[in-house]
Order: sequence, then structure tokens, then C-alpha cells
Amino acid sequence: MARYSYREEPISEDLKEEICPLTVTQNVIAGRWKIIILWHLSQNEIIRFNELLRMLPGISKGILTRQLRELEEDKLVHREVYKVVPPKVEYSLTDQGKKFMPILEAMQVLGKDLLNSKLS
Amino acid sequence: MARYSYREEPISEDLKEEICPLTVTQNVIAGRWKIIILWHLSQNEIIRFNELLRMLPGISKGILTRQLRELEEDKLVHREVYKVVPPKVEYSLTDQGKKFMPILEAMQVLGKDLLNSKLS
DNA sequence: CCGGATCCTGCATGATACTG
DNA sequence: CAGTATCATGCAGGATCCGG
Repeated sequence: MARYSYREEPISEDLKEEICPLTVTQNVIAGRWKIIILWHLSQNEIIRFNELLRMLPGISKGILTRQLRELEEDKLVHREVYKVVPPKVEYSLTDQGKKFMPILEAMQVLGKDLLNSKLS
Repeated sequence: MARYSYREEPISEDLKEEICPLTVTQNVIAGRWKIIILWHLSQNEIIRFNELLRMLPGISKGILTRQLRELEEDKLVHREVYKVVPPKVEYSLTDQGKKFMPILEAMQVLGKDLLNSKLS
């Protein structure tokens, strides 16, 4: 377990033994907004692009698109496009993505704890 | 729950209500090496600086110092300095830091899962 | 042995304008 | 509505030299 980065390389059987699983997870959720995106999707089942945009004050369209695309590449998020006018695109968690929910909840609980200890 | 950043500001009671706890946790563990540092500390109880350096191939001294300092500021890591020659500094998890262990384990399990799905 | 202090750099993020 | 395309930027991360 010595490798703490890999993004660009294809994953072989050998590499799989060598790569730190913790790092794999970290790389997947590393983006500035990814965790919060996953959280909103875990709370709402299905969300449209502009809805998500409104839920994330401060993010720009371009970034939201990129983070969603990366989550899609990593199989955490499903993207359903409806060929209508005006366009309609719905995002939802895949089964893979739902596996992150325990982590999100643990992080949520911990965050409240940290906030309290910053006050005292 | 509308604020997704805060680092620089002091935390007031009002802000506490407004800040997303998920983001708080994310900010604390956001560094490139922090999660792996926490994981090593959770496996070894006490680790010296250069030991940690050897455990993290690719990191530089300066960065390791900075990440450890930030973890210390956030009260996740304790730094014990022994005034001897040659110097000796030991790092360990605080009680606060140990609260992250469930998250680390969950991330570890998930990482293995993700690796497998990348092969098939 | 364990750092501190600088300087530099790349990439993720952000801002803005345009499109089917 | 849901994006693309392009350019601008800030800051985490890294390299290097110095010090007790």
C-alpha cells in the first residue's frame, strides 16, 4: 500500500494491490462541491440542473457541470436527458453513489460536533 | 443551511446555524494528505515526524509540516515535542481526531469497492 | 532530527459570454 | 433550460535553502 495517486493510469490487477483504497475514495470526492452535491442528491432522489444550481450558492454553471460529469464518470451519479424543449436533465444517485450515504451522515454529525467545539 | 465556506471568519452563534456541517468536516480534511495522515495515526497511536515522512512517498517536508500544523489547529492531532538532541517530535490523534476513524474505515471499504468496479 | 521561511507553479475554481 | 467555450485567478502543493 504505497501509492497515493493514480488518476491518470489504467488500473491493472497489480496496481490494485498497491493502491491505497482510502486515496481512491478521496480522489472521487475531492472536488470543492462534490460532497455537497452527493448530499443534496441523497436528500432529494432526483434533481434538475438549475435546481441544483440554486441549492449551491456560489458555484458557477461551468463548475457544476464539470463536477457532475466527473461524478458521472466515476459512476456515482446518473444523468437522464429528456429530448424536449426546453431541455430537461435530471440527476440522481446510482447504487454506487448511494454507498456514500453513511460517510455523508458521519461527516454531518462530526461537523456539528466540530462547530460546537469552536464556540466553546 | 446556505453557507458552504467560512474558514477565515470567526464562528458566531448565528453563523453556526447557517453553516453546513458537511462543509465544516470537508474543510478540515480537505488537504491532499490529511486523510492518509489521520489513517496512519489511527493505526499506530504515536508516530515521529520522519517516520510519517517515510510512510508518505511523494510528500515533501514542508507540506507535511503544514498539513500537521493545520490538523493541530483543528484539534485533531496532538504534537508532543521533546527537548532533546537530536530533536524528537511525536504525533498522535486527539480524542477529537479519533472521532474520524469511522469515516476513515468507511472510506477504506468503499475504496476497495470502487477499485473492483474499475476492473470489471 | 525536525522543522521554518521563501519562492514558484499548476490546476481547480470562478467569471463571463454565447448557444440549441 | 442546460449547458459549452474561453479566459482570468488564487491558493494548495512542491522545491529549495536555512537553522536550532
